[in-house]
Amino acid sequence: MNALIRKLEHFVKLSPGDRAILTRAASERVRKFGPRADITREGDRPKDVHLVLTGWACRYKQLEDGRRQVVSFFLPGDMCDLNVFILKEMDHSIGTITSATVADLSREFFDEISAGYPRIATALWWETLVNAAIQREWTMNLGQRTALERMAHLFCEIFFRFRLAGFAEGLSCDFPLTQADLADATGLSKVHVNRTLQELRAGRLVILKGKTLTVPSLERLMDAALFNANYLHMDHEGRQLDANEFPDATDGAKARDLAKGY
Amino acid sequence: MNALIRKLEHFVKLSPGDRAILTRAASERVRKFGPRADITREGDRPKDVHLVLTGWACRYKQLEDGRRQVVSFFLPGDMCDLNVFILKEMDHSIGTITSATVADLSREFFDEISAGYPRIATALWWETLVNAAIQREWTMNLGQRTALERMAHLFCEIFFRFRLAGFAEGLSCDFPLTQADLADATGLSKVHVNRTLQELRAGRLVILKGKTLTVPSLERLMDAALFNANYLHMDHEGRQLDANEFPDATDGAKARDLAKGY
DNA sequence: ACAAAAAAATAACATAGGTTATTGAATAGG
DNA sequence: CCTATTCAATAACCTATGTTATTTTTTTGT
Repeated sequence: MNALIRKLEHFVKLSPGDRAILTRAASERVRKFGPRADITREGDRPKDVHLVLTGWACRYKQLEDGRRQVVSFFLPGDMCDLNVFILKEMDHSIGTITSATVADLSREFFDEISAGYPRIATALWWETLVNAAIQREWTMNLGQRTALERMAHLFCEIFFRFRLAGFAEGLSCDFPLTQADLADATGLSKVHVNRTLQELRAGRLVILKGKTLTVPSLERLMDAALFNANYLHMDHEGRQLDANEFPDATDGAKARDLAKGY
Repeated sequence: MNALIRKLEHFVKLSPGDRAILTRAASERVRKFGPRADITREGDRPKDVHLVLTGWACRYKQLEDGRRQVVSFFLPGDMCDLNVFILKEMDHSIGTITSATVADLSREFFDEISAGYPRIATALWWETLVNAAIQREWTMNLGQRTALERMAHLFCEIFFRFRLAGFAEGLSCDFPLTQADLADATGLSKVHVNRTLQELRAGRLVILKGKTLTVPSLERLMDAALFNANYLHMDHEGRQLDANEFPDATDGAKARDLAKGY
């Protein structure tokens, strides 16, 4: 059930205790939102870290004149910036796409993690670094890729991230974004998103029907997008900590070292 | 002298001991680079955190076919992602613009910080969050702003960041970027950068001569850019920790709490 | 099951920004 | 100090993407 755990385990093997505290945190202070609802708004004082449990959400920014840019998507298991609470004001808004459930994680939860759950702390750092890498890739996407490449790239990214969190059965995944959402995320106009989508469909690169995305050949889509998955840092080889090595968070000097923070 | 210290002190008041360890770290393992030299390349294993002491550098990504996007600039006092060492491979390159000196900071240095220098740890978290915010703003910049707004925005950002690090005397600051660099950073062609620059000059929004940027009226430039500085989180009011409150890093339960990590 | 609303598709036309090529002005290096 | 490069400027032309408007299809709420 817990997409966050599944995702983090791609980087670090978690112990039963690790999983328990994550499960607990994801079940306290859960809120439900309808579709197209704001979770926080630019200018608000950040109070909690938001973890998306179900549904899709996004970060977005708006200019005074209304131009809107989606700067990232939150899929189940994704959370907003660690430590946001140290900032005075949000510089962007977070809103739902579909109806969604969100767990609010307190500062205290993170204190607890960094004091006694080194594997989780490491995994959260990994998540932070991956999110930064994704944001950089979006910069590249908007700055250099053509409309077709850009959309293909977004489809690839979502498909990969979905798989990482354990969704995306086979060639298909849930895909509730409207063409207007795609426009806001790719910096294209709605009309051009529509045109480009038709081009992608004509090339059998994606099948987008109902609210489902099907990718007949991920390889061909990746080629069309000039997609290189390295920025998602999904490497299993990279597992730095192993539950067998430190069976318990409270055990051994090495674990304590790792708990020190970062 | 130390731009990093000056920058961090905009968020947290550092103690003499804090300043000392930062100064020490910035003087060990210093490397010099010529202009247009790579500090790390995509695919390399990250080993250290790089702190730019003098000169300008940038992060960039490249597509197979050579299209290049600068995804961020490093000014003196800027450093690359904390904790990069937990990743297996760099997903981008870092290269100099001008000749530059760079200090390499080890994993051990950060362990030391998070164990005994809570104010620095907090300030580095602030820096991490600001960098994430900057990257989001670049996404917005490329996705929604016109060429003129985009360039004006970049000038504003650099001007603000320069001031924060204690450079930028009055209305001017050092500005070694070529039009080709600006093109790579804004996702525009060199020719259009040139055109747009002339438009900015005609409107007396910037004076760019030699390697110096002069902003006759920051207010007017900000208007032209639809620039809102909130994403830089420069608020003094936001200072969370004060050196007077915790004169020594090793002192008191409160400091220890804060040292826990995040 | 139906009406109302939202989303997607299509069309005609407009433009911001890209491309290629050439020339002129600064720098830098020997 | 002179030459070789790099950088900036200008020009003519081109195209990817934006705009506005309308129609068709799908979804949603009752």
